[in-house]
Amino acid sequence: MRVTIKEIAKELGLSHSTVSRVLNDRQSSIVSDTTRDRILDAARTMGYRPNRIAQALKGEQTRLIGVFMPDGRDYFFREVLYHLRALVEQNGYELIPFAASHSNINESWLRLLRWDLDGVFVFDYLFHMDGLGKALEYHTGYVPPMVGMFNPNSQITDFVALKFNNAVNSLMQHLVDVGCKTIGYVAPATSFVPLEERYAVYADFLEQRGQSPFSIPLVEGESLCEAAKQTIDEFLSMNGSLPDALFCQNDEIALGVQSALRSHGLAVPSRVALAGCDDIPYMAYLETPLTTLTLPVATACHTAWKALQRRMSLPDSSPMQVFLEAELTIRSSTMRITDRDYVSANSLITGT
Amino acid sequence: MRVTIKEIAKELGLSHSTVSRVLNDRQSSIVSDTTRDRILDAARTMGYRPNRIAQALKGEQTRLIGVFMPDGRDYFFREVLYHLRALVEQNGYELIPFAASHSNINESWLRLLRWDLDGVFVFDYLFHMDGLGKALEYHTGYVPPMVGMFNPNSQITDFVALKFNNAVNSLMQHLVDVGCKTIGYVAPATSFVPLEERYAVYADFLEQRGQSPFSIPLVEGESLCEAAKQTIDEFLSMNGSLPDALFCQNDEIALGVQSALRSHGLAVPSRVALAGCDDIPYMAYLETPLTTLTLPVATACHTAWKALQRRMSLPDSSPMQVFLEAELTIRSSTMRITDRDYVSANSLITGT
DNA sequence: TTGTAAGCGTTATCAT
DNA sequence: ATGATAACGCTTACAA
Repeated sequence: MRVTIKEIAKELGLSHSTVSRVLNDRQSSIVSDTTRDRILDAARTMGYRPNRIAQALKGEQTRLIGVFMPDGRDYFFREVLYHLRALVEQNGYELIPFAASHSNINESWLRLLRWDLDGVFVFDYLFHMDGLGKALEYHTGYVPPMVGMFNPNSQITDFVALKFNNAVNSLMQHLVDVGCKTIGYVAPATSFVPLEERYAVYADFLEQRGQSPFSIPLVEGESLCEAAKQTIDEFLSMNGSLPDALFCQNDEIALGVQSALRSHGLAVPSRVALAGCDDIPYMAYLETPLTTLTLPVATACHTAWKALQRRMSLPDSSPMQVFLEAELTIRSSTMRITDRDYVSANSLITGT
Repeated sequence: MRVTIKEIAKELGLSHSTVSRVLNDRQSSIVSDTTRDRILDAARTMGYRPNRIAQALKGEQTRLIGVFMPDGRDYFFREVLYHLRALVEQNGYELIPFAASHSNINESWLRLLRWDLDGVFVFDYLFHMDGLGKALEYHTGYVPPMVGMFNPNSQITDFVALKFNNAVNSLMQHLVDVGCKTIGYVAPATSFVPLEERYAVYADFLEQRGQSPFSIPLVEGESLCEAAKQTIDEFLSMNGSLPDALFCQNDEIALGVQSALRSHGLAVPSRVALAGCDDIPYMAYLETPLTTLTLPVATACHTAWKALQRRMSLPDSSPMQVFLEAELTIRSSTMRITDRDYVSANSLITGT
């Protein structure tokens, strides 16, 4: 089996507390140099490694951080997971992802709570789903240190939220500038709500110009790309007249839309200008590189980790609420006139 | 703080062992119905939830499964992680990813060992890296149940490996069939080794036809796409004559290559046929959909989990070594002649 | 400078 | 049918 401090102690004829003292260097200063060396030596040769579980049970730290997130496979989720894990690992913690869907959100949260995590990153979008709100209320006894991610409207004290206001307005203005008359919004049906900031800003922009939102809800599909493709297919086969610009809620949707447009002979950007969101790196390498909203994912994760660490060490510190701006990244998929024309025609050009 | 079985016991004037009996339903049969009901009631109203850490310390299970994997952001890694997490969660375990790079592989492994994991998925590609082999040798005292993933040549008893033999040979034959004379291989410099099966099969195929491998090593870059793009750029600027087919070690590389070719006016597939590997779903939606090798990732993960469960419950069971075949998926990027011509000209067409 | 002992929240083996 | 008690591996206050 596994070497414990007791075995080391027995081996050396010492008590296990002395061994413990040396091995985690807490009160190691008061141990004699010779004893320390003997212990360190023995630990090495015997292959000792501390039992994290026992340390966690005893101490007040488990060194375990959770992520409570939707169970989708979107690029965005995976990217966030990547960054959070890296950050957490660098600081001697481990990251455990807990995936939740509409049907199991409550159980998932309870499962998470059982692990006495030191802290939790919460995709607070999940709080808008039935159940979790109640679960949280119910477990008022104790909530772990949490930081909400990506939305401001949350029940969580600390959060790092993404702001789309400027970026979406810039995008809309850009689309108007390049001559688009009608601008549609492609997203899952559940997203046409004010709570979804991208849609809200989009709708506002149009209304201020006396236009109405043109919402194209996604049909069900096995992937976002596929769903988007089928959505456009169906739309066109029903003889709907397609807007001359489509703002898609993310790049995956945009990719599917682009594919559908192509198969119908509708050129991007000349017939339909196309924009996405998330800036999946692949999208810069498309034949028609995609205009998109670039999200400060790495920064958001860094900030969230800072906030969480702060909350863990100073439970009563003041709320830390950070807003990070998305940025417009203009590429060919919305470039209906040449770069030069565009620049000369518009004084305020945004993005890169 | 948190409700414990002791508190429930005190509340009800019972002993904590009775509470434990009922709560985990082990010897619950011998408890009187009334007591059971009282306990269950109290547990509910007091918001009791079992402490996984304490259970782990006491019992022989931690209900924690690790993944030991490279710390890259490749699509493939993320996809595997997604599947493994889902499987593990469904069975009441949690998955902890441990990322390792060349420089920290030993520490990472030690960190992993500290958690007394019930089992570990190991990307055994990591075993070819310096250090881990030694680390394993060193910690002979105890190795957790492990299953190696994706390579057969490993020090691990159980593994699920991907076989590329058939798929790569089919691809090569396909490329020849559509008239390609020279077929290059684009990959990181470290991959031009027999250990890398794709390359080995590729090289073999060529040698059997009296040709030599045409290796194009990737330059350094911030992402595989970007590296691939720059590699081709540099290659062409040095006036190298590009093969009329390029087999890229994965789809991300192929995407970057495709982008570079485009900017140099080299059409795909008519001037250069292009193939990747991994079947990243996005690649089917490109303007020139990518021919690729489709990997049975989901099946591999399922099988690996089965193998791991078996090893966990029956430590002395016989080795379980599974090989899964990659499949050729032909799309436009290698279709230099029409589908019809191709089908009529070749009796043995593989893939979908 | 080192040892003794209590306790973290469980589970499980004894008694009763 | 229920309770007392030991044990998992560790940390730490207190005793020597």
